[in-house]
Formats: sequence, C-alpha cells, structure tokens
Amino acid sequence: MSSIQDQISAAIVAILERSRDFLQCEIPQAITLDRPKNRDHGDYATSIALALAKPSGKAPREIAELIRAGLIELPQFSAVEIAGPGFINLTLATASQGEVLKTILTNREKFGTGKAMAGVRVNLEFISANPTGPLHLGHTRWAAVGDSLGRLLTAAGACVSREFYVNDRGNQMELFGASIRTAAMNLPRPENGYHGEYIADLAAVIVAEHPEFALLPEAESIPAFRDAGYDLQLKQQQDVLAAFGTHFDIWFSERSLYENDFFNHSMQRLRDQGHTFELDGATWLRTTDFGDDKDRVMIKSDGTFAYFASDSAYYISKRERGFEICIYMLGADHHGYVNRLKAIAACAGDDPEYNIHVLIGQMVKIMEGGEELKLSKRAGTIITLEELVEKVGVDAARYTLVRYPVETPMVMDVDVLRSRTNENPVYYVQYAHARICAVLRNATELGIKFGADFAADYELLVNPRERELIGLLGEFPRVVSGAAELREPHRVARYVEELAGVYHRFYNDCRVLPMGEEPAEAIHSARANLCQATAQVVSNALSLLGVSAPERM
RNA sequence: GCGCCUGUAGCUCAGUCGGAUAGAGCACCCGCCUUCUAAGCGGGUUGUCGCAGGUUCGAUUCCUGCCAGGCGCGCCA
Repeated sequence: MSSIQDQISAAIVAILERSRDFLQCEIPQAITLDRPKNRDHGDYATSIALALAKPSGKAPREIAELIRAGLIELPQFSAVEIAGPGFINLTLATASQGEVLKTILTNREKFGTGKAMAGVRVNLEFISANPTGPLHLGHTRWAAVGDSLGRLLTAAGACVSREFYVNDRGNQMELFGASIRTAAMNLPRPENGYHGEYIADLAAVIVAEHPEFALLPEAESIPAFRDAGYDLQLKQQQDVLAAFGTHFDIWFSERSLYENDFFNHSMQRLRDQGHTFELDGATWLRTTDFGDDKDRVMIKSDGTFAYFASDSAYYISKRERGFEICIYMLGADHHGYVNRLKAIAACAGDDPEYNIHVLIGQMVKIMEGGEELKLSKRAGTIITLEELVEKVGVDAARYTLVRYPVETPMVMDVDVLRSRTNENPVYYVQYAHARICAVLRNATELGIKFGADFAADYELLVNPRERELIGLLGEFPRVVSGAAELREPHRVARYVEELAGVYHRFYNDCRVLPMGEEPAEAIHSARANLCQATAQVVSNALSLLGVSAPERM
C-alpha cells in the first residue's frame, strides 16, 4: 500500500519522464513534498520546478505548468495551482483523504512502520555504564533515547540488537572491590575510591551473606567483595532499567572478549590489515592513518590490556556477529572517542562512514524549586535514574528526555514535569489520547456505528480542522522513517505534540457525537472514525517513545 | 593551541535535501464549559535567526573567518 505522498511523487516523476526531451536534464527518482505552513497553499507543495530550472535551462513556471497540466487530469486532486516563482500547490480531493483513515484503521499498530531499513542488521549500543554504581542522569537520557531509537529502527524494518556493554574488568573494578571491602571493615576508603552511600549498602548486604569475606587476606578479600558487589550492582542496574521500560537483548561482558582466544583473534585481524606496530614495549594501533590525532596503545608495556584493546575487540565482535551498522551513543565528555572508533573500523578494513554511527549526547541538568539539583544521597555525586523516576514518574521522565535532539544540552524542571497543563507536553499528549477514548466510549454507548469495518462516508469531512487533522495523520509514516534514518527520536515527540494540538482544535470546532435528542447520522460515524484513527496514531507514536497512552486520566 | 557541540521571541526550545509571511509552550492582556474529559480551545503583543563575508532565483539551513558559552585532548576506564 503506497502512501498518498508516494503516489503524488510517482505521478510527477512520470510526467517529467514524458517530458524528458523538453527538459534535457536528469529526472529525479522521487519528489519531495512539503506540508505548507500556510493553508492557502493547499495540502502539499513542491518546489521541484524551481529545482529543475537550472539544470534544464527552462523557466521554473514553464516547468510548473507542465506538471500542473499533467496532475490536474488525475482524480486525486481537487486543485493544482502554481504560485510565486514556481511552487506547485496541491489540494487533495476528499476521497483521497478517506484513504488515509482506512489505512490507519486497518493497519492499527502497524501504521507508521515501513521497510526503509528492511534487512539491515543494526547493533545499537547504549548506556554501557560501569557496573560500579547506580545509573545517573546522563545514563537516563541514553536509556530513553536509545530505547526509543531501537523501537524506531525496528519500525523502519531493521533487525536491531540492543546491547549494554558491561565494563567488568580493569582498574575500576578493583577499586570498586576495595571500596566495598573498606566499607565493610570500617576502614578508610582507598584513594580515588567510590564514596556513595550505596557502597556501604552493598557492603552490608554482602557481609550479611558472606561474613567470611572480611576475614580473608586482602588479595583474596578484594576480589570476593568485587565479584559479589558486581553481581548486586549489575542486577540493580538491570532492575532499574526494566522498570524504566528499557530493554536490552544482550548484556555484553567486556571480560568475555578475552575468553576463547577471541581477543587474539581480533588482534590478528588488525595485524593482518597492517595497522599495528610495536613501540617502547607496547602494541599500538596506528589510528592516525585514519584521522585520529594520535596513535593508541592496545597492549601496554607491562603486558596488560588498555581499555582501547577491548573497544577494538568489541567492534570486531559486533561485525563478526553480522551487524553492518554499529551505533554508539556517547556522552559529550567522550566525544574525543569518535575518531578513535572510526579509526578502529578503518583499521579493520571497514568503511567507518557506513559501519559506524556515533551519537553524542549533551549534558542533562535537573532543576527543582528553581535550583539545580546536584547531590544525590545514594550516588554521592549526581542524581540517579531512580531518583528522577521517583520525582516525576517513568512517562514524564522518558518523554522529556526524548523530545530534544541529543546534541541539545537540556534542563529538566521537576516542577514543570509534575504540572498538569500545556507547559507539560507529556500530559498534553496523553490527555488528547484519553479525551479521544472518552469520546469513543460515549459513541459506543450511543450506538454510533464506527470502526475499521464500518464504511464511513469520509466525503463529509470537509471542515478545515478535519482536513488539517487527516493531513497530519498521513504524515506519520514519513515522520517515523525520517526519524529512524536520521536517528532522531525527538521528531516523533514533536510530531505527536502537533497532532495532539490539531486534535484539540478539531474537537473544539467539530462536535463528534449527536447532541441531546439528535439522531445519529453519517457525519457522526465519519468523525468517530477520524477520532479512532487519531487515537491510533497518538498511541503508535507514544509507543515508539516508550510512553503509555492512557485511556482515562 | 587543537577538536566536538551550542548560540533563534523576555524564558525553555523546535525548525526535514536550501523554499513562500521564521514557529510552539511559558510569561503578559482579553474571551470560551446548562450536553462529547476546560489537564482543553480562540484572539492580542514579542525577532538585527551571535557577528561579518561567500555560494544562488532564494540562506535560520551550505562554505569561510571571527565572538561568546559548554565539553574533551592519558601506556585512566
């Protein structure tokens, strides 16, 4: 089933093809259609005539006239007008509008999904926090955005694996173990150790279970506390993320990269490509061959593995497991990593521009009572995911985190997120859904006929508010595919906010149900179907964001 | 010093491959509930799109140089 936009695009391309001799230039394969801001400019507009003016050497209005003459013959349009320097403004016939509603009501939760990325295997790695403490605000942004992006890519047809990379080896783990041990034994914490209250909590749990750990010699005691603490902390992260609605397919252990000789295998692959070298007793990867500002050590001169070694092996693991696109989501404080990661891909013989896609997320701040919240009781430093959810709930937290482009530094205002007004977009959108559901419950009670199986007369929907609403509903698939392609989930949020606004205006101007003793007529059924289609799209959009669509509020 | 991000209304921010009169919420003023959820809707006021050049039919959008703010430049993870 092709969308109305695809049909228009194909029709214009066909007209241009027929005029190939006249135009004498390359014909685009698809035509982009805009939704004009000004309603006088119709339902759709295209500037294709302006774009083709230069390559063809013809006047834009001449090309526009050519297209207009072809389109006006088609039954889908009630008007085709040329405006300004050569814009073509299209107004759809009401019959074409009804098609959109039928499609939505038939496809239900599938409406909006597509095949743009069909068959593409995507590895989506996000959060990847150290298992040495609770998840904080920065992680929370990725939990919301990453999860939503996973849903979007899946909706676009991609085969997605969501992975959480667990840094379960290295100095930080040792420090973690030592910190818990000192907390358990009432000793001073190690230098650079972990200081949050949660360390003492972990120590208490472990000591209750294994009092003998504290009695072991230090060299055995630290690993014992480390491993027990790791299990508890990882479980805590997993529980918190599950409650947040963020799902992972794979919790990938860094340690596992060094099992079964995989690391040597991955090193060999890099050696074979000829980008490794030895210097000062260390093994390096010559990342400067591919735009990095300095070469990187993989195996340190003392024989231990640098963190970068794991990154390289992990990338190779992803590729060998069949993922062609590897998406990384990093905090702004790690942006220096982008060139390094791309260099790994290049050193492995891949195309970094295609195989690696890095998203850089800017910082998140949180305000309450007009002041920035900085201290977390539990983590000792910054606010945790759990604390945020306790303050505003999962829906408000997720929605707010996902409605801004990740490169925008953002401030979450707890007071706004608790408010039930226009200034809180999540309520605004959810309220629209609940409102529609209420109308539809009433419609059912009144015995109004509506639904996917009811052949409503959509020709009756001629009010400008109705046309505006239908037109916007038809945009949803394009919004989804665009958001997936650009890896920008916030587009879905902005879209659904606009949709909610358009619905509220429609609701205000167009009475859906019969009043008082009025008999039920065809217009009531048509509008009920429009309502149901709107509820479906709102629900689908919120679902892509991992936010609930309540039926009552 | 080098690199990345940001700069749009009084505030918080959108703005699709370059398109028509640059948008939304908040704030401020005025209206709309005796029948579908007023957590809503309508109207009014608000701009040197950081600055200066360039590319072209057309630039908030692309290029160059400045200015301001944030972040990063380890054989740490």
